[in-house]
Amino acid sequence: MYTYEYPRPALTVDCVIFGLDESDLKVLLIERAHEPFAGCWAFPGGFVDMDETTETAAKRELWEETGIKSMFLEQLYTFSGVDRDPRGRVVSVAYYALVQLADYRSEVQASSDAKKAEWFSVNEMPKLAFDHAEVFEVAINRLKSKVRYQPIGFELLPEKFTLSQLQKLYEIILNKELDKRNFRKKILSMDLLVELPEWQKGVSHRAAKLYQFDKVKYKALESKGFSFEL
Amino acid sequence: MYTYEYPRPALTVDCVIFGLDESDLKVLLIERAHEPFAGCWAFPGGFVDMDETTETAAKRELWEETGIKSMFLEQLYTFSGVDRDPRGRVVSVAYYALVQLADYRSEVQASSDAKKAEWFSVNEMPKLAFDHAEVFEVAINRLKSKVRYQPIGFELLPEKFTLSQLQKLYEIILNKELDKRNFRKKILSMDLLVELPEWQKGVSHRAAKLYQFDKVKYKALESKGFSFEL
DNA sequence: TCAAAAGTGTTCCGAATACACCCATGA
DNA sequence: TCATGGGTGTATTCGGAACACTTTTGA
Repeated sequence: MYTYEYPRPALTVDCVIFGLDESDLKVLLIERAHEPFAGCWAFPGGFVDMDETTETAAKRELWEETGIKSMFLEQLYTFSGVDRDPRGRVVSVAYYALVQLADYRSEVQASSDAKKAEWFSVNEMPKLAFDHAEVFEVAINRLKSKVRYQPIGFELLPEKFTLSQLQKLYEIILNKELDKRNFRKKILSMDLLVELPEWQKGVSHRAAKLYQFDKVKYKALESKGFSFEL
Repeated sequence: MYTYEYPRPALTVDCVIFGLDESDLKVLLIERAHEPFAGCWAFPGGFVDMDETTETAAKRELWEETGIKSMFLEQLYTFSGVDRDPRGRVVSVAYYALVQLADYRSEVQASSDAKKAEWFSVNEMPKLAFDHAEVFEVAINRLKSKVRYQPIGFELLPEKFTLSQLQKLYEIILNKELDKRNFRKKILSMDLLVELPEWQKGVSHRAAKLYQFDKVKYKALESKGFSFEL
């Protein structure tokens, strides 16, 4: 037991994990095994230990609950509504993560305890536990705005990708069609993509060239005042 | 005394309060009266009560420590470094606020206990307590980027202002000179400023026309997809 | 009458947009 | 040979940037 002079809220983290499908932006949800909200879907998360930062806690929870190890992870917002958890005062620091769906699609189901993990399209979300509907709103808005002025979209794609995949990514996230020629002109003019001597395989049409995002070059340009914008 | 089955970090809020001078962006600091960091400067802040959100706590602390009542207030980031407070594990939710300096300039000194409050230019910051130097970095960067694509600059000006004041504001925050004619063209073309039938007073040169920001119109345009950008 | 800031238009350049056809591949 | 997506260039439009002089006011 731990005793304090003044009452303290419990501190948790929650993670909104985004992944990209051929045609959909998805998030990973956990079906809650216990009350409160048993049977409801929620974002993976849990309590913050005394010897870890909230970021470390978020990474740990992600690993424990979904088997996902390394990914783009960024603090989203801290939710502190007094009644957000029926068990008592719980303040939650929310994070959002971007992963390459293909890497985790099958693996995710297999992890830890009896809880079920499942990817849901952001357009077909089930009813969420706690204040997670609000968390989701903040997360999806953050992603939509951030993807336009920071090259984080690449985190959702495999390391080697085609320009069409990249364009599709933006079309899905921004929910808006883009012109193929203009898109290519723009993205290539930034000089952040490395053209690989490799081609797409196993498609029944002309194979597309593969590209890679040059993170090092981006960091260099960024520190010189360059700003990514799409 | 309050006891829990598992240990819990203490939860605090800290506030970075920005105000605008004739020629400088300033922040309000409190001189710490007690250890740790006695005599050091720090952002105003304090513990979160069990019946208040972190936002409510931030507003309360602001009121208690500085006499500032209503202002623009937005969550900044949550700092959870394990050793950020030598007294033990303390997680802090930081907020930043924008106020009209003129309203508080004299008043601020007068408030609450023995601690001294003082406005510092963001270019001449003293050594800060805890991890507040890091908090400050995040705050100033947030302000600089947010001021460009959201009309929050107005929160730093009196309700009625001249276009030159507004331009000066952007020049100070963005740290970059702007062209007078282009600035006016741009800002007026957004149709968010109301031209008042009033003029600047007590200046020894041609008096400037006064304008007011039309928040209602902005909200309307924003929901129609308009985005402020400077 | 001087100093100090207010106010005002036009030209130029670069970036964003709109737009349509041929190419390569596997089935 | 057909269906499918890959890959490419130009003309037009719009917004951003550069730029200098006259006006008003109080000291």
